[in-house]
Amino acid sequence: MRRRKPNKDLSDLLAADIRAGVYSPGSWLKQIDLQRRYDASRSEIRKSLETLFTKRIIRYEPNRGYYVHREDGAATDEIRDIRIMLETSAAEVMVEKVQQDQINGLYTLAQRFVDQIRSDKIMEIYETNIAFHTALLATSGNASLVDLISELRLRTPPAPASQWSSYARIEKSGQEHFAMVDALADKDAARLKAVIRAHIAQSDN
Amino acid sequence: MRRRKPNKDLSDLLAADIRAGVYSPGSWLKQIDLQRRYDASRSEIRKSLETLFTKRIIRYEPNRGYYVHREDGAATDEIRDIRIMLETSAAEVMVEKVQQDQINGLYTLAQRFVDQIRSDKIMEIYETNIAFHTALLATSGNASLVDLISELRLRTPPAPASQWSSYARIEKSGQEHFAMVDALADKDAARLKAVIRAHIAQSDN
DNA sequence: GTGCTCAATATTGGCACCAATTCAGCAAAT
DNA sequence: ATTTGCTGAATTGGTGCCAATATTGAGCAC
Repeated sequence: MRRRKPNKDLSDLLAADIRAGVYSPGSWLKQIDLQRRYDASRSEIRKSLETLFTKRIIRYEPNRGYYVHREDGAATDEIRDIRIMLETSAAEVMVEKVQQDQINGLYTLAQRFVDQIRSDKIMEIYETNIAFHTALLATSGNASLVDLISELRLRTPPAPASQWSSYARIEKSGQEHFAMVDALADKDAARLKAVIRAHIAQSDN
Repeated sequence: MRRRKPNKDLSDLLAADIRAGVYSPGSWLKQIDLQRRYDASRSEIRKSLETLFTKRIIRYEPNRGYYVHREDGAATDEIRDIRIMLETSAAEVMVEKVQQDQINGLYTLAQRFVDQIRSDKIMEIYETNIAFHTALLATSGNASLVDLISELRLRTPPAPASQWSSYARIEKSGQEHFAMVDALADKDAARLKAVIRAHIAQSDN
């Protein structure tokens, strides 16, 4: 039985486990099992399941329970298109509002990402990637946007870092990160948009 | 005590009541009161409250409960900007994918809206407005996008139809609806974007 | 009157149990 | 062999109760 850190929200933990593939797609999330696994109360479990259902990370059928979403290609594409719309639109705001210290921070994160590629700590690479994209979006000054994209990212198929397509693709991602920061520093919205679109369309990140 | 239709989801009903101003901003949503008012079980209430919290329609403090969100001007502006990003981006897809029968349907809805302006059934006008915008977005072919915007609309301050700014503004909205359909029929993405941006920026809809 | 302590009160959150529902397996009938 | 119907098991969802927590108000010292 895994003990859970008191501060960490249970629904986040559950979402991370789903994303990590602990529960196979289509399998039922039985409340009793979860209760034991996370050492949580029944109400906590019910609450977390309802949260994840509202966030569309899992599905629900009355009197049957919650189960892990079977990947739906069409919906995944739609979410990806939405992210492209949002992040390319945000690019215009970003070039206007970005501050020099934010650009410096982004360079740092982009560099950390490429530095980590050689190590095979996939989870760390994944997290640095997220951190980069979050910091990039934050330069738009729209906190709600940052939150929204984070949620959308979780709706995406549960098979992220664990099976990143290829080493070459990760390298390319690293380069694209730098390309984004460069375009941002040059305040070249069109170029930034183009890079972001291509980057998300690959949909590894 | 209000009885609830079995088919209607309780959280939607609650959200509608919050939006309609049944609960004043900042007031606590006491579980016992809700239980009585909606003739629901305690678990149903807890579930719905958690749903609305996840959707950011209400707030929550542990051991204190859920309460109606006090309007936050900054966040409202951010959501509005996000909607502008999404709906103007979608405009490009819309002009590509729209079908003739959808254009006809949009004209019908736009006409219904202006027809209803004279009647003072504000709730119906509000619903027609929503129906129009939903149908407009649907022409993008992205169902997830339609859902997402619906959710974003609910996050917006709880004071919508009940106090629509002015009669003149509603008339203007009606005209803008037609302008949108015209631009869409002409497949003029730039014009469509401009109208949508102006329309949402007024943020009455 | 002001500030402090402490008890009374109200509300949420957790728990154990029970009812309701669904499902799998199996047997009987066609 | 397929269908139908039944029964038992597993699971969710509802209920009542109680503990934990927060709020309120009264009493009291100063």
